[in-house]
Amino acid sequence: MFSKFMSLETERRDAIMNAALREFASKGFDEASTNVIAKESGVSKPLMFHYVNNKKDFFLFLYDYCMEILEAEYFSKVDVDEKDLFERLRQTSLLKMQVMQKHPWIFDFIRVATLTDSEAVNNELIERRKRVEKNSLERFYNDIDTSRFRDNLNIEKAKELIFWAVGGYAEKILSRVKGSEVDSINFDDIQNEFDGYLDELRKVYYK
Amino acid sequence: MFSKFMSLETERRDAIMNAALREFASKGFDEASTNVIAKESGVSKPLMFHYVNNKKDFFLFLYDYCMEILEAEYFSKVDVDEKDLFERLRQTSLLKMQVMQKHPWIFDFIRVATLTDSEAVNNELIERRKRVEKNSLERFYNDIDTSRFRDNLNIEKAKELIFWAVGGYAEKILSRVKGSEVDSINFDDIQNEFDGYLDELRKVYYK
DNA sequence: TTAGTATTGACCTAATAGGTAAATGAGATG
DNA sequence: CATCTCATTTACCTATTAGGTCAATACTAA
Repeated sequence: MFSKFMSLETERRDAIMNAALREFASKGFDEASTNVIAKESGVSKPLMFHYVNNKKDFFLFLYDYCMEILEAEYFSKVDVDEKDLFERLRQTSLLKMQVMQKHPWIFDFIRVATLTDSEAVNNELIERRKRVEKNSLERFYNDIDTSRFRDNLNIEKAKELIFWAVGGYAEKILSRVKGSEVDSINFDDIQNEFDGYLDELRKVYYK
Repeated sequence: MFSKFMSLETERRDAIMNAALREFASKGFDEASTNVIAKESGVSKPLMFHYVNNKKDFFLFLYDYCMEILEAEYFSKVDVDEKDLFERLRQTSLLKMQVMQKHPWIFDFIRVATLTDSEAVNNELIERRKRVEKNSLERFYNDIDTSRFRDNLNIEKAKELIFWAVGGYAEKILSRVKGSEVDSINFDDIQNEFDGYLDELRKVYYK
């Protein structure tokens, strides 16, 4: 169905897809405008529709595309043999940053698509959502070695608090990064800074 | 300017204001629809405009109204003599919950208004924003007694991590609460649960 | 009955939505 | 050079929504 689109030259295809991911990710399906997508990708609207059929199909295509990338570049790369929580967090965060460097809107898009209640796409998303659940982040943090945690801690609560803390840092980074050019971001610095926070967490949660 | 509106019977005025706060809070100034506001408050659009003059003035009026409430029911009630971080967090969170029970959309509205970049209202918001900064949350957490923190911690990082963790819990509660009726929420349970998390934090961050 | 206010149905213009018909442009092939 | 094909755009379609108002109606108090 999207063969025409896929055989388009990479540069233009990426321009269209990125513009679309961004628009959908920031406004959701209903509020996203195909006019904006076309304009942002530097392509006329009729040409865009020549390739993508219609708004809904395009959205679903993007969903599948993102899931494929996430599977290939994120989920499948998590080292499930690493049992230390903080090492695992370090690893998944690093991985996530790498993916976001190449595909800045993937995570936002998937989140929006997962949470949307737009009637237009909800039915088509139901079955697909199950795949996400199966790959859900939670799943990656079940078989964690908690023996090094301080005694007398409520492990479940501790894990939640750690996730929230790490999530808070991630959001801080995102808001710092957003707006600035991708190239101007020093990911090594961020990783170092993040390691600093992980060290603090280790200090307090581990014996 | 809004004297007509303010002398309206309370019930109807509140209906209009709440509908507006909700619409603005969830969509921002530009995307919010006066049609929706009127419909949600059960009042015809011409009548609404009879009271509120126009969209922009209404928005700014709501901003001032929210800031007054926040000042009266939140900022001014923080006990700045409480120097223990976790007690302070407990207190501000409790306070916040109380305000949100009466005015569910205030915090969201102020946040959206503060972060908006809508040209239509940005100029008028510039001076007002300074007042927020003066009352900024950060300001409430500067004079905190950190002597009980574990040795060898980076205090600033620790404080950040604690805020993020608490913020994460707050978000979890919000998403649980949203959608359900205000009356059906047991705020005592939430407070107890929150205390549980605070205890865990105390255990790990305090000697 | 009337004066005055509360309230609304119907309407205005401008913008935007998703989407397309048909014309144009440009390369490749004969 | 002529033609065929595919990429691309101009101009347009209909439907909806935006913010906002006019003029008529309903209601209340005197």
